[in-house]
Amino acid sequence: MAIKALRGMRDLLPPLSEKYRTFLSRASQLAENYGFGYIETPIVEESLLFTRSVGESSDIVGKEMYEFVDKGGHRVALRPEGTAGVVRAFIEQKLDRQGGVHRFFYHGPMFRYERPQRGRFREFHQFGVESFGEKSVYEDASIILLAREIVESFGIGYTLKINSLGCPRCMGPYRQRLVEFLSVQEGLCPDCQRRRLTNPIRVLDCKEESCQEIYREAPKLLENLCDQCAKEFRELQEILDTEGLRYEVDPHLVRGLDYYTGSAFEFVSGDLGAQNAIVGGGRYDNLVELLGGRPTPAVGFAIGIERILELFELPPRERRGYYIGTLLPEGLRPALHLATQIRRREVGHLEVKVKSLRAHLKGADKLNLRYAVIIGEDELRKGSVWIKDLEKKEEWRAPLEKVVSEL
RNA sequence: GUGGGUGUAGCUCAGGUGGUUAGAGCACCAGAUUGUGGCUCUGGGGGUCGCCGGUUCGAGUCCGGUCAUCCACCCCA
Repeated sequence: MAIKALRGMRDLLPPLSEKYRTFLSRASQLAENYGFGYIETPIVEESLLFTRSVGESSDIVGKEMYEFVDKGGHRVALRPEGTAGVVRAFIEQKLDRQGGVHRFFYHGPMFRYERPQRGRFREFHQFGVESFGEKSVYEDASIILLAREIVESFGIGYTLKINSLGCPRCMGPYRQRLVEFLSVQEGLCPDCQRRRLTNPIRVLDCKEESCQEIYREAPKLLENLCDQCAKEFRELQEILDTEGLRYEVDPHLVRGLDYYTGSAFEFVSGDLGAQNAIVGGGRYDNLVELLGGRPTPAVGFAIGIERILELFELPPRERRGYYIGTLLPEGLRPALHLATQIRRREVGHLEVKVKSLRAHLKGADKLNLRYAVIIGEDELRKGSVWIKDLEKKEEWRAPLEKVVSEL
């Protein structure tokens, strides 16, 4: 039995790899326009980093981490998400003490040991941004606008959902009230009975009709925000309004990771099946402190690259480059020499099999190359080549040395 | 972790009720009067029928197991 890639892990090769790189370069460019600098952090980190930041209770840490003990006896894990590592680096580089605003973008593989399905893999890739040190809700808005810019630049349709998760001042008491409410309810579905203990906020998201019936009476987070949080959430909406960004306030939008506070948002697509989130993000003002840094407000998002790649097509590639071939064995040396020179500046496909002109043209056409440069008997004798523009259907002859100089 | 669907050529798939050398389309390679591409035509290469076991004179086809994959739940990017 041949060795295959592990379950939920895929190879990336053309033509998909081309799409992948196109996405990355455009997203990176936009992030740079917004003042973000590229950061790379290790794929493997101490397990503790993720259990602390993502949260013990989350599925990601509870059962989805690729975790092992390395040869030095350290408990390490493949990163299940990108934020924790960036925050760790931010603190380790003492940027929290330096003050000011620091903005980073990153991309790379993430790992979660889950059952694969459409849009969900064990190794997947994210493009993310993180902004540190800016408390203003205008930063939240800027980040949402950056995500919008990226998504729209590929012509992708989406729905933006936003919510506020409040701050410790309002979330703590709210959670308390919700737990009290839940503790006296009868007839919750098994899932909700479990969530009631592990992650009470999540019950509001339950798809069971009977549960939703019950939750109609439950205390609402948005009605329990403190004045500050309520004001900021209102302001965020006003900013999005002025920027012409349509959104839905979704009180059930609860980001899955424990570290979120304040505004939360998600871009979802209707064309992806069950895993429909393409961008997820929000504010996490407590995380830096939680991981041992100076208290620093922060906000960011992550884009699921595999998911977003499903939602757009690249325009067809235009014809370009040179095909170099020969009709007789003696032509191979000059053909190789010519190809080598062309390749310094342009795409040059050298066909090393001697074949008929017809076959060469077929090959050049199939490879979507613009010019066929052929060395036949006459050309070999005269030190020239025969060139055909496959697009304009024009053909001519040129001295060997002039081909390159006229590129 | 739970449920359902699917595993036959590189890809998409045909192969009633078991029965000779397992097929098609696409892709690939070669050719269609001598040095002219996309269309068309002809030919060619390529298959442990996922794997293991069972039933049977005989299994791609029936049964069991196993693995893989897809979709959904859960959760999330």
